[in-house]
Amino acid sequence: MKNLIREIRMEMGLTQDEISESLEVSRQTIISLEKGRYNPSLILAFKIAKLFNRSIEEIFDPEEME
Amino acid sequence: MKNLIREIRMEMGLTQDEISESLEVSRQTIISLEKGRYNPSLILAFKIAKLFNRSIEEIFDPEEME
DNA sequence: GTTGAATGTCAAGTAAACTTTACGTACAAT
DNA sequence: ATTGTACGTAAAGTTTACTTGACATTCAAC
Repeated sequence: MKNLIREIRMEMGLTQDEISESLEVSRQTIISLEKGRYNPSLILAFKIAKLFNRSIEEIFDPEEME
Repeated sequence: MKNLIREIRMEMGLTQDEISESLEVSRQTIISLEKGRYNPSLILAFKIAKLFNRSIEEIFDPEEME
């Protein structure tokens, strides 16, 4: 699923490793997420939104969903 | 994860079976969701938000997440 | 030129979301 | 009394999120 994780992360000057620790997931998960390779769980999305101080809707783009 | 799915569904006069079809998931998934038995995927959360015409944050409560 | 930090890939494994089927209960309508 | 609708449980299976570990690449710093 498309998202702005990479952009926001770099804006904040953080590395993949750093946010993987903050979010308590593996760095692989961050890489895959940034590449849009999968659909995170809602809890992970909430954690990311909190870390980035943005709403889920601002970060993730469900694209064509129907 | 806690949520208002049941409340909103009943407010809209829909059955579990009806929304499971709209959301393209099984009725079991709706039952488990309403019971807070798990964490949906972000896509499912987006679909629910769209069906209910509310934001994800209005429907789901991440509770204590840290 | 080599060291270290940051990013990436690949592959195998585990955990959990989600499905399917089968069955139980409650209740309203006939 | 039985039929249909709505809700629930349980158990086994499939799919996919997420982990772990090993290794490759780029680039800036020394």
